[in-house]
Amino acid sequence: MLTQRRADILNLVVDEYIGTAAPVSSRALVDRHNLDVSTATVRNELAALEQEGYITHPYTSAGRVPSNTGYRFYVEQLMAEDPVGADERRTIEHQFYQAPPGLDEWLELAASVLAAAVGNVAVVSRPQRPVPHLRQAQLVHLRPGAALLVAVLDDGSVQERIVAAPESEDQAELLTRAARLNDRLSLSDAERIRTVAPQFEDDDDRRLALEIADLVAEGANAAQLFIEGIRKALEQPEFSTTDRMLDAVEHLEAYELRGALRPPRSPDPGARVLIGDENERGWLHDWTMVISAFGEPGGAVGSVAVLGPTRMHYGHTIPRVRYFARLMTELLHELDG
Amino acid sequence: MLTQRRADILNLVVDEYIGTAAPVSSRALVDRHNLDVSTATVRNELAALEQEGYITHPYTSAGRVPSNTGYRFYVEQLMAEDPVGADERRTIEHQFYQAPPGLDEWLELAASVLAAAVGNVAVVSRPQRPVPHLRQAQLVHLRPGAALLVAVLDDGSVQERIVAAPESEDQAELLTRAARLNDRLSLSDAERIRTVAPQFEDDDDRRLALEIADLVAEGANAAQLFIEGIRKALEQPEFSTTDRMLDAVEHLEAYELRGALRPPRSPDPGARVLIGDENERGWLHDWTMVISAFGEPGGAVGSVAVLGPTRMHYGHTIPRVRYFARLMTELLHELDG
DNA sequence: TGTTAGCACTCTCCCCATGAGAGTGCTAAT
DNA sequence: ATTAGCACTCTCATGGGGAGAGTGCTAACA
Repeated sequence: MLTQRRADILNLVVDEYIGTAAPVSSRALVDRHNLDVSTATVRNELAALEQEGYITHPYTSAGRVPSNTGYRFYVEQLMAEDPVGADERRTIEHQFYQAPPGLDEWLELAASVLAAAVGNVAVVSRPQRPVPHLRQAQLVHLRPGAALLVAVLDDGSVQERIVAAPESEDQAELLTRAARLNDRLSLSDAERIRTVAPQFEDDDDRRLALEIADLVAEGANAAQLFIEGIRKALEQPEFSTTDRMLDAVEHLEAYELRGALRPPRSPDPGARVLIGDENERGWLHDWTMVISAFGEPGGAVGSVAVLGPTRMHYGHTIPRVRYFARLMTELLHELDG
Repeated sequence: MLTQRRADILNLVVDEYIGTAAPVSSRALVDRHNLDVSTATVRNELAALEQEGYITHPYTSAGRVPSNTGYRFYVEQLMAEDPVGADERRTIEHQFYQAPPGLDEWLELAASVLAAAVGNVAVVSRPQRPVPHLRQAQLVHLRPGAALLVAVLDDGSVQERIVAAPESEDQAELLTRAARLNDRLSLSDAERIRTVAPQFEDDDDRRLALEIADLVAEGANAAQLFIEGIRKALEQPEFSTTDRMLDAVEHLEAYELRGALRPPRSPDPGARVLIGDENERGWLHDWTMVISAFGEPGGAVGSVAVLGPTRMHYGHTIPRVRYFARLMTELLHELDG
């Protein structure tokens, strides 16, 4: 366990490093926070903290830099949170009530406002149910023999696909067919649809039911992501060389992020913080991810996350991620009436 | 007008510069293309070409670099095209028949294969009609008083929105209502819908018709874009400093590119080449855009484009953009039966 | 025993001089 | 018109200092 003074000093080191991105010296600590001990004493404490693994040295005579262990301790024990003030809240919420209402619009706005608030990459995922069910299917006549199959799922997402349809049927007949399918399949998940489909008498109904099952299953995989703030994040000194920047650009794409976000089962009152290699993905080892979930427990659930270098304004970021998750839950509620 | 020899030399300068990204010296030209004149003669010709504005000098004693005028002349008169060979064609087309069929899948695949083929950013837009018409609308019951309105347009795109619905109506009643709306509105464009809506007797029908008109109008604006190859493009020496890279990253987003692509009226057998400031957008002044359109004349039309530094393998890129546009036209045809 | 002053030592980083090399432009000869 | 020759220019890589920042250690001190 750390002595009080050591903890205090660690706190200052992390704060200072987060602010300046430069290794922190004993002098800087004493001067800028008018400690009533000498730099030599601070140096002794720093050596001890290094011994215990909370900070490191880039080289012999540079200042100290927090290690991942240091950040972890900081986040759990030391950090002073910078809560979202009433004014800030008002400004943000105002933007949502100004914006055209609609889930996608709000999700995108959330990503963009959050990114601006924390100066890092913000990612918001469209809420999904772990196992989506069909709400309604529709067949739109395209030409003889082909139709557009549109499936609306119970998390509000819409999936579509062009399918073969009986040559002879016109739109009216397709409507009847769709009605018949809806009667039997509505509110089922993909698995159930696949089970009941073989029992249908009509060949085409059977085939279409399986297509519908595919669409429902697809709905479970590809959560739409809204990603904002890449530019701002890349301006940070961590990405000052082109190869680091290239690496970042390569990974900050929906395809990669979807894997890193992995949908939580239920909304989360807090925010998880994954520092450096606490994250499984290799490319995130220099990153920190702050992530929280929103939505109805047992209903559709989405994620709000911030990605940035491990040197991140934790005290600022964490409350904001939490706040946005809560805000999105409320907005979702509002959409659901 | 350029003498033959000058044109030849300009051709070599551009080829060389495209290949090496380094200013081209008289020596390099003579040695690597065994010209039967001396470097001094070449230097005289280079001076003349510079005089006429086709090439420049970064500084007194560096080699020559093509100007935008030089590139333009090269593209129009000099460039040797590197046609898409039968093998390459086969390999590419194979990938499309391997992939799960579907417009979006194919568009994405096209962007990604094209990007790989030219080593630059490829952008493919989802085809749209200049003025989309409603094919069919659907109302999906969400809860008393609210429904999801889904509109399928005649370019195959699907737009959705949550709307207010009469409190008392269940799904069956909404179906009747949707059928009634479809009877009257199907195959109309947004403007026509807005004209006929006020004549409806039923209040809710009137309101919903206007919502449908909105959806149809939205369909005309936001063409979905598939963007690939950013990472590869950024590896080029043009982006070797972080600020250039940042600028590029900032602009290579769907929002910005949509503006730059501006949908063409009809498909285009060739490919337009916009070099540097031939493009209106300021941020594209160091870029070249090769763009072609695909789809049915009078039908839905999309774009295939490649974006890269003005120093681009024109002879390689242009035929490939043309080829992909043609290929997408064919695939679209296939989807349409 | 904890704290502090003092100092040697280490490592980085910036600056600058330097020289090689690449390439041009010009002149005079062919 | 072409070419050889050469002076001149500009870049770029290299390496040597030197300043500066900061530590670690030792010895003195409260």
